[in-house]
Amino acid sequence: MLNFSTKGEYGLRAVVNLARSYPKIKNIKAISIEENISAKYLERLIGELRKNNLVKSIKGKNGGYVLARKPREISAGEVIEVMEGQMTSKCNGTHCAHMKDCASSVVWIKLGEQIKKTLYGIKLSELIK
Amino acid sequence: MLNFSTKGEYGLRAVVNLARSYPKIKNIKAISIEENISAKYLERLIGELRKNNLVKSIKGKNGGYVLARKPREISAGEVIEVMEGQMTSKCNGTHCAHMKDCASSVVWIKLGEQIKKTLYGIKLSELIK
DNA sequence: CTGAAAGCATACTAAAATAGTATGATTAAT
DNA sequence: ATTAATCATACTATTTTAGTATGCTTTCAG
Repeated sequence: MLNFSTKGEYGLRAVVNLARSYPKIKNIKAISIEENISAKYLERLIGELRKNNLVKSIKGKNGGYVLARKPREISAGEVIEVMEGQMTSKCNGTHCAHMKDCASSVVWIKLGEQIKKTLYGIKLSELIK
Repeated sequence: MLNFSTKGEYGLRAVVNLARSYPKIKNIKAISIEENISAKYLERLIGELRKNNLVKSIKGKNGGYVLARKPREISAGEVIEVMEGQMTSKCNGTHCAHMKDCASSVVWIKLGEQIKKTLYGIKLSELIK
C-alpha cells in the first residue's frame, strides 16, 4: 500500500544489529557483512544516524559504532524518521477547492498519527529478544 | 516519516470529490478544475480506479464517472491501495544474517497492519460531512 | 613515529519511480 | 455528422533511490 525505501530498512537493521552487541563497539564492515548491505552505502546511512545522535562513533583503528542510548531507550520510530525523513501530509488543503476543510487531509493526518504511535511504541530492546 | 506519492492523494481527492456529488456523474474536466490536478494525469489515475471497480465510467458525450458503490461502502484504504500498490514488508528475513526470525521485519509487519486498519476504517461518507 | 584500520566528507552515477504530456482511437448524445 | 466525453498507449522530464569513487582525518599498535 505504501512504498518504503530500503533506507529505513537498512538503518533499522543496522541499529538492531548494534543493539544485539550493545554496549560493545562494532564496525561498518562487520555490520555490512552480517546484514548483507553495501559497506559504503551503509557508512553513509549510519552517518545520518550519528548526526541525529542515535549512534556514537569511535574513530581510528579499532573504531566503530555503538548505540548512543540503551536499546530500550531507542524506538524504531526514531530510526525510521531519521532515515526516511519526516512524514508530511501532502494534502494540506492549500491546493484544492475545499480549502482549509479539505476532506482528504483528515486521512493523512490520522494515518500519520497512527504510524508515529506504532513506530515510537516499538523499542529496540523488544526486537532483539 | 514516510513519503506518500501524490498518486494516493490525487486518487483520494478525486474519489472524495465524486462522493460529494454522488450519485450524479461528473467528468474529468470538472474534477480536475475543482481539485487543481492535471486533467490528463487524473484521467490515467482514475482509469486505475475504474479497473479496480471503485468507480464506474459512462462513455461518450455527457459521460463521466460515478462511484461504483455508496460513499459509506468505500474506504480510503481501498482507494489508496489501488493507487499506491500493495504495501510490502521489504525486510522479509531472506537477506540478513538472522534469517527467518529477522527482528526488523516485525516492525514492518506491525506497521502494515496498523496502516491497513486505519485506512480501511475510514469511509468516504465520513469524509464528506 | 609510522603504517594500517577505522570513520568522515563529498562528489559522482546508474537505475527506477514519479509526474506528467502527447497522440489518437472509441463511444454515444444531439 | 459533430462534438464531447472516455480509453489506451507511448513518450519524456524530473526526482529519488541506491549505490560507487576518491580522498582525507583520526587513532591504535608496533
